[in-house]
Amino acid sequence: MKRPKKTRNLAETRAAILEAAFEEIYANGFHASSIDAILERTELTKGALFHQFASKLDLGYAVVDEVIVPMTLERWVAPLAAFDDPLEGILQLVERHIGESTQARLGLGCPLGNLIQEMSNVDPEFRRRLRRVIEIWISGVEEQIERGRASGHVRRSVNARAVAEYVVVTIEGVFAVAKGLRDKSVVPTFVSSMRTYFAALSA
Amino acid sequence: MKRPKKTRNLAETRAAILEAAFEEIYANGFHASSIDAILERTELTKGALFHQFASKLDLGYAVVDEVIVPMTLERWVAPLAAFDDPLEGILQLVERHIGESTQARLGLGCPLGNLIQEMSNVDPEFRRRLRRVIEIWISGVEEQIERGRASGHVRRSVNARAVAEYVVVTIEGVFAVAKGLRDKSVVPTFVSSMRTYFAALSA
DNA sequence: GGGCTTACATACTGCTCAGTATGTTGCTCC
DNA sequence: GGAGCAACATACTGAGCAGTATGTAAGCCC
Repeated sequence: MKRPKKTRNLAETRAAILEAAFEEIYANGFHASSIDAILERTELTKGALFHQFASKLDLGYAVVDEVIVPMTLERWVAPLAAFDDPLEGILQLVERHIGESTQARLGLGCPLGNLIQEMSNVDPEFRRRLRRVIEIWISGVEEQIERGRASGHVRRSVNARAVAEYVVVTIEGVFAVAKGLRDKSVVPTFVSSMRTYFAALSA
Repeated sequence: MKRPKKTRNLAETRAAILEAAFEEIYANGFHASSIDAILERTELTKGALFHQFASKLDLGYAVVDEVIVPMTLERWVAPLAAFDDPLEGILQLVERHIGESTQARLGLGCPLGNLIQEMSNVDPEFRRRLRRVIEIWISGVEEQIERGRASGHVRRSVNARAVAEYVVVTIEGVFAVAKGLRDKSVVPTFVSSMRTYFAALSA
């Protein structure tokens, strides 16, 4: 019999549940993640979870908004600001976040991509929020490429939005295929092909 | 009370179940596809299904081997033989199978990609078979690009295997993103970017 | 044409899991 | 310091679903 928490803290509890839910969902998908399994990753029980989240779906929405959005920005957008040439930055991020990832983690795929595949057609609200994440990601990359155009690293003739879309598309693709093949060997050749494409965009 | 079939035919029954299972799984994913829902698409019952397939997983394996493999070859590999320039063929297939697809169908994503996302980490045997499909697809594209090299449409310096991997990766990516955005508008810009990349490979 | 096997149909079981009803304890505020 | 509410804990319920046990009819063989 689990003893009630000595110290109560709504925000901390919420964060703990979100963290556990993200890990569980990332590993197993939304449907296969039972509430009980999520709670086993914490020191909490159903009372705590349903006190904060109206339903399992509601928890899922919160994972998208409060975990996946900031994670996406932190991993794939914010670091680009440090590069003079954003295209070079994108290549390095792919190498860092995919190429240097462990086989095990790579086998889990992309947290965003996984949820899109699983939930996009199941629940319209889920789709809305996932769509929003992609938009945020694409827009973030677009801004950086626009900056590269301004600074002269990227050709004036390129359409920043189109390139940003292509970048996100291909990153999701390499996540998906690497997950299916369970083999990182596609990553270096992928980076090399991406470099070929970027060369055609560089000033 | 459903009457037993007047005429029995093991092969036809198997084909009917596989067809129904594919459609259901394509639309809802493997886990969300209940046996009952699959059977509702047919005139059959559980007796017929479990007579042919030992388990739901076994049915899933058969869908991969007997539906998805031939479909992938028929849609993405075989038509390339009709093009003098395989790279041009690939672009046209993307336009045909994705660009000209209905919003509804596009929202369903790629049958192969969907299963990879959902099942790759759940069941090793599923992963083995899905991995095999990707390999078949990549090899098929590789062969065609190799042909393009021989016929002088593709630069001698290109690595056919690497390009084939990149092509499959990006096609899976555009399926995934289009599914998430539920918007075909990414397809034309994607094709355009792909054309830019291919231009760097053409002799 | 009768018997036997196989291709099905049907009713049932047991489990998993989201959600709920209800209980209990820490915290705050006066 | 105790009343009241919020933050949890726990036991239970009902639905959905894979799989099974068993029944029944069609088709082949002799």
